[in-house]
Amino acid sequence: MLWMAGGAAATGMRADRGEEHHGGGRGDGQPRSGVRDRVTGALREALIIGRIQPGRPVTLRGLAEVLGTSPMPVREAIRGLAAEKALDVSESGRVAVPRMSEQRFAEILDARALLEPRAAELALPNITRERLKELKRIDDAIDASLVSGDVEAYMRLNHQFHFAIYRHSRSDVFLPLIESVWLRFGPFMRMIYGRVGTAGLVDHHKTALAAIAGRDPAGLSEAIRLDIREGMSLIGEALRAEMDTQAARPRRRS
Amino acid sequence: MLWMAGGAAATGMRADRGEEHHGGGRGDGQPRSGVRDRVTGALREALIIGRIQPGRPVTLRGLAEVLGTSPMPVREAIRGLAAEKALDVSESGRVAVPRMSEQRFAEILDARALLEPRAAELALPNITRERLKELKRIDDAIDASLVSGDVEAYMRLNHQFHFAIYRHSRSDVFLPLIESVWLRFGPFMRMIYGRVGTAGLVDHHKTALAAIAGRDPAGLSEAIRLDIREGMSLIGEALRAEMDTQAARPRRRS
DNA sequence: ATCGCGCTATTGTGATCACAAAGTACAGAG
DNA sequence: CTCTGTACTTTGTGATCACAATAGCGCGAT
Repeated sequence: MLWMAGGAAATGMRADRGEEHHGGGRGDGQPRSGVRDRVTGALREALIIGRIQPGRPVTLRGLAEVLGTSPMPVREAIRGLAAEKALDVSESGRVAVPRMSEQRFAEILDARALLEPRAAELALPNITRERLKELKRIDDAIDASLVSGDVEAYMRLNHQFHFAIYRHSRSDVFLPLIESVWLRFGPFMRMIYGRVGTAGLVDHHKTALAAIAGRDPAGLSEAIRLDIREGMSLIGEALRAEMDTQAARPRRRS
Repeated sequence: MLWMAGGAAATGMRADRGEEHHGGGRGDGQPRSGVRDRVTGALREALIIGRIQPGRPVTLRGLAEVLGTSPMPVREAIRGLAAEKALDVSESGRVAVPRMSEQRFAEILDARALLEPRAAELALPNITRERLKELKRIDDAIDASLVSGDVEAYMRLNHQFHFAIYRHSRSDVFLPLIESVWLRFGPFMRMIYGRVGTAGLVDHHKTALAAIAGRDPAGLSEAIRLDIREGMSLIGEALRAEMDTQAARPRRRS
């Protein structure tokens, strides 16, 4: 199938299910439950890292085979992601990774700029010195990924950095909303970075870290906001050209 | 089953499926596809109107029977709503309408106050004089529901009013986010209003309408923000008392 | 009367099947 | 070579089944 660039090994996906006949009979030593969650998790990560390209179809049986299950858990996982608009269901029912439009991208960044600074503010009181150290570790790893040009690592680490902050808001309202938005722009961002490279990329993580250390809510909020806007301005120029390319080329199969 | 107060007739739900044997064979004159969407729609409305009480379990087979289908479409519908956090899945897998906590409620209103004013601003340029008239109609109906004390009608009309505005933002980013939040506080709001009544309720719809007529983005934005905060302050006092009640009483069955 | 234990009914889960609709490829005609 | 119509393949959908886990209930002992 090969619908993801990194292959199955990178995500821990494996298709070693050995001909179950029917019913819930197991066979291997895998835990009984959690198949759907495993599928959902794999898809969410693939989307956030941007491992799947926009427009790429996601089929029930295809994914099921890659992950070594029946189409059933995949159906529920896909339905869940589709409800979050992380997957696009065409009128005929076919499922695919959503394509990006200029308007949609602008609105996504708009929503991010509204939600994420607030989440960071809520999180600030809960970020211990210990946690701050981990944030610094992640940010160092980001710098490393930027010099080495490893786009996939950058995507993963950047996500880790932001959510390592937001997570401490302990908000089951803001976190799902923000995650939903990240799921939607992951594949697009990855495509852009893959084209223009991450060389000229400037983030405001250092400013954010300083604000956290100084217990400065407004400063942290502003750093996050700038970080979001920055990502946009870098992409700005490549966006319109990308749109054209995306529209022109019908699609290429695996 | 009777898991919703209004009964099946109010939502157009009916259980008249006549013993299909197996496979996709139809039989009646119903449209082939869309069963899942019908289930999802029914559930979404029930949640937004608040017809289902927080904590009330939502079972696969139960809902399936009420809606006259197999458990399968219900599974997907529930999985979708669960992904939006509109339904709560316990660790054992049981599904129920989420209960509210004080913190969660505050965060929901916080998120609303961030997202909805922006959506209204985006919508403003697209609201024609024709559309404004319809908004006035809805607002009049709201006033009527307030004097008659019809809580369910108020819930439905208030939702209609807000989304009649936001819809014109034509944003497939903001609309889903806002809808997700409404799904979460619908059942709770309904419960509160059912207890304290809608008599002392003050909204800022008139101000919003005036701002729309005057093409005043900042005014509209502020009116929406006030409308949201207002709903909170009214509930504020009843909230803590409600929390206790909710925690004390284990649950009552149908 | 209250607490504890075991049984039973309920409920979600994963698998499989049959079917229809849509997409794709292929072959033949112009 | 291009266009078109047909046959085949792919894909989602709804239904049903077997099973395990769990929640709820009643029965019995103290």
